[in-house]
Formats: sequence, C-alpha cells, structure tokens
Amino acid sequence: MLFMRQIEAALSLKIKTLHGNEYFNDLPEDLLKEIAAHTQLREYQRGEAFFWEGDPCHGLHIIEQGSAKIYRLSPQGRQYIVRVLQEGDTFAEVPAFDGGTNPVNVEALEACRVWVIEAEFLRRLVLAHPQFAQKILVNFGKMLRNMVHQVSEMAFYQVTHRLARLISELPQNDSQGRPVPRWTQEQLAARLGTVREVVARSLRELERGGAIRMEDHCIHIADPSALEQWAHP
Amino acid sequence: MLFMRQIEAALSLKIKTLHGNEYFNDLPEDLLKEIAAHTQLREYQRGEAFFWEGDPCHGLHIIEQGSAKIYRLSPQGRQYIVRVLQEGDTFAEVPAFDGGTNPVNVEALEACRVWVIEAEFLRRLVLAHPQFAQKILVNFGKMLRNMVHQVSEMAFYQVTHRLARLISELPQNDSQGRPVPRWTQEQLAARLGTVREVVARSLRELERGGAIRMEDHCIHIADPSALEQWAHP
DNA sequence: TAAAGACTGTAACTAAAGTCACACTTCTTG
DNA sequence: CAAGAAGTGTGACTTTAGTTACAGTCTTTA
Repeated sequence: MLFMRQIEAALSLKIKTLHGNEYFNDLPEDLLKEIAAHTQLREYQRGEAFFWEGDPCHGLHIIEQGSAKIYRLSPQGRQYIVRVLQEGDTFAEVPAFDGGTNPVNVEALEACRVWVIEAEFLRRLVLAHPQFAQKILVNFGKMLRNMVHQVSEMAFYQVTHRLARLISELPQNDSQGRPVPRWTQEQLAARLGTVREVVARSLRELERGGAIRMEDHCIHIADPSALEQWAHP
Repeated sequence: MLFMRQIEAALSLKIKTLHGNEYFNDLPEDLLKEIAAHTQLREYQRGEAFFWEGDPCHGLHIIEQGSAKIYRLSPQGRQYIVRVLQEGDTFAEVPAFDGGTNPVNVEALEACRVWVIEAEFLRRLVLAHPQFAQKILVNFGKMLRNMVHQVSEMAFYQVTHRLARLISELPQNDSQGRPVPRWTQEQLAARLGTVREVVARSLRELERGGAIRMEDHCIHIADPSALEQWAHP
C-alpha cells in the first residue's frame, strides 16, 4: 500500500511557486505570504491516487514535479482519460471553487510533488480579489471550450482520425525541456475512448499510410502533412 | 431570408427579468438599473441563428421565451447538439467573460425572445462585484461537470443506453408547465452523436424490451425501471 | 386542396469498433 | 537472475454503428 506524504516546505519556496503560477503571478507580495500559509506540499508515488471521484475536495492543486492523469471509470471498468497533467498545470479548480465533491479521479503517472491550496481560503480570496476571480473565470472558459471540442470530436470522427490528432498534439518535452514519458497503447486508448487493440490497429494504419513510423515502440511523425490529412479529414 | 429583430422594452420589464435570474437576483436595485441600460431584447424566428461559431460575442444571453439548440457541425455536415436551451436558461457566458469568439452555433428551435447583456459591461461588473463573479464561477463549474459527464458517457456507453438516459431526462414541460415541443429523431441523433436511422433502431429496441411505448411518434415511458436498467447498465 | 417538404419505418448492406485468444517482448523486483 | 508483471502484435470473430434506398405519413402553405 502506498501513501501520500506531506512535505515541509520553506515559506520562500511557496512564494516563489505562487509567483510562477498564472493565477497568482500578479498579486501583491504580502497577499502571497498569506496564501502560502494555506498551502501544503504533498508527494505521491507512481500509480498513487490524489483523490477519487465523489471525495470532498482538499483544494486547488498545482503540479510542482511529475505528471498525472485525470480520468473517469465506467461500471465495466473502462477508463476514459479527460486530461493529462504536466509540471506547472493546475487542477481541481471546479470543486475548489464550487465547494462540491471531486467530479473525476486523479492519479500520478510518475512520482509527483504537488502544491495544495486550501479550498475554503480560496473561496474567500475570490470574494476579496475580483481580478483573481476573473483569471479563474477565463481559465474555466478555456476548459469549457476544450471540453466542447473533445465531445464533438468524439461524435464526429473515428478512432484513427482522433489518434492522428492526438499524436500530432503530443508534447515531446515538458516545460523544462526534459522528455515526457511515452504513452502506452492502453493510455492512448483510454484518452480516445476506445480499447488497446483498436489503437494498435489504427497505429498500423497510420504507419502503412506513411504518416508515422514506429521505432522500438515509440511513435515518430514521419510525414507531418500526411498526419494532418488524417487529423483534419 | 429571416432576420433577428430588436425590440423596445420598458426599463421596468428589464429589471423584473434581471430580478428573476439566478445571476442577478440579489444585486441592489440601482445596480440592476445600470445593467438594464446595457440590456437589449431580441426576437428570432424558428430556425434562425443567434450566432455562429467563430463570431465575436455580443454578450450574455437569457432566454425570455422559446427554446434553442447549442450545436457544432462536422466538416461532413453532421450536427452535434451540445445543449438544448429552455426559457430562463442563460448561454454564451464563456465568450462573454473571456472575450473570445463564440465556440458554438446557437439556433432557435421555436420563435424566441432573448435578452442580451453587453459583454464589455459584464466584464467590468465582474471586477466590481466579486459575489457576482462567484456565481458565474459556480455555474461554470456546473457546466464543466456536465461536459465531463457527457464526454465519458459517449466513451463508455452505446447508443441505446445513451438514448435511454436521454429519454428518462427529457423534460415534459417547461418552467411555466407548458409542454415542450417533442424531439425529432434527427434531433435525438444529433444530441447523441449518431444518425437518425440508428436512433430509430434503438427506439424499436427499447420498445421491444417494454421500456417505452411509441404513440403517434411520441415517446412514452412504459416501464420506468426497465428504462433505468437500460440507462444505467 | 394539391404539392412540397419534413419526418418516420424499415430492410439490406458495409464499415468500424469491440472481444477473445495467444505468442512474444520488455521491464521490474524479490 | 529468475519469475512475474506490464506491454505489444496480430488474427479471427462478433457486435454495433453508419450508409443507402425507398415507401409511407403527416404538416405546411402556395
């Protein structure tokens, strides 16, 4: 059994992190100090759950190090990955601000360090600092646009097209330029809302068409314009 | 060719409407008066577009009368209905608050009267009145939860199950208790992300199973628990 | 009220997605 | 380093979804 670990962190480190975050980067120094007092650093192992769907929400999360997946499970045990989180990404905004339970599961893909800012405190912050509220609002808008895109893509396109689009959008490196871990076929399938075998089939189809090339199980884009043809039919 | 019509509306009517809306119902009277000055009433015919995807946003919309659909179109011309709007519903919050273009198309299903509140003015309002911002935030959260649900339902369940769920959630009457217009098979299909013929097939399947009964093309729930079985497999 | 348009029902067929089975190849990790 | 776990490749098969086609019905509306 694995357990999340709470880490001691210096005030200065907390403030530095907040400074680097899109939500907090232009708030006054003394306010950051106050926020820092409601911020904790946590550590998770690969495969460990941050929280489960239906859990009460701990707070707003910011990934300091590592990566994670946001996903839902069907009653039959199938997984759908809503989003993959990289360093610097924030998540759990929705329950943090509406006070409801977590709508999704989140699990570490690699060992992770994560900042958690108390939800209750943030809701007070929103009421005191409207320009902060506005940033959250804009980000919620971005997420909603994204979701509308995701759901209509699922409705319109078949697996090979969605796979082509996913491949062409996969980041090769994280924000510090280090390579990100490659996706397994199982993960690609869960991201696309299908099963592993179908992804394998679609990969072969893209390879036969010359759009990609597999090299010891890594996907390389062989012909970007051919891939684009697949992605935008 | 049809054209949207701008309607003169008394200040008192505008204020009465704002009072009845979840976003504005607890703002002070003199502020409502100011908002009303930035609010217009518009009228649309059945089938007329409110706006198109990619258009700049006019403002926050509130349906005074009628119903409408929010949808996206595939390059092949397939339609996916993101949401159906009834009286009292608000929409276009996302572009109104993030200042971007409309992410979706909206079209009147019946003749509509719609209030439009200037986007530019609302963005100033958010900065001046944090409790207003918070309401928007909570509503954005509700929409995001909804979208996560929609996309994972699409990934997990097949058409007949999604159809069963849709049928069991279809409102029979609007907020004033008047019957809402029934959905065509084409519309059901667009809502579910499939095509008309498949919906027809699935309807027959649900009928053979005794969950529903068709009576001159209207869907009646014959056995609620059987329908639940289909909806939550 | 006749014609056009929108909607429904259904069958036959094709294509895409999902399931099952199993061999093979890495990676952990005791 | 050996054993197990996790991941991959692939073929055969079943099921579900999408396409095509066309007849019949109901509603507008000229």
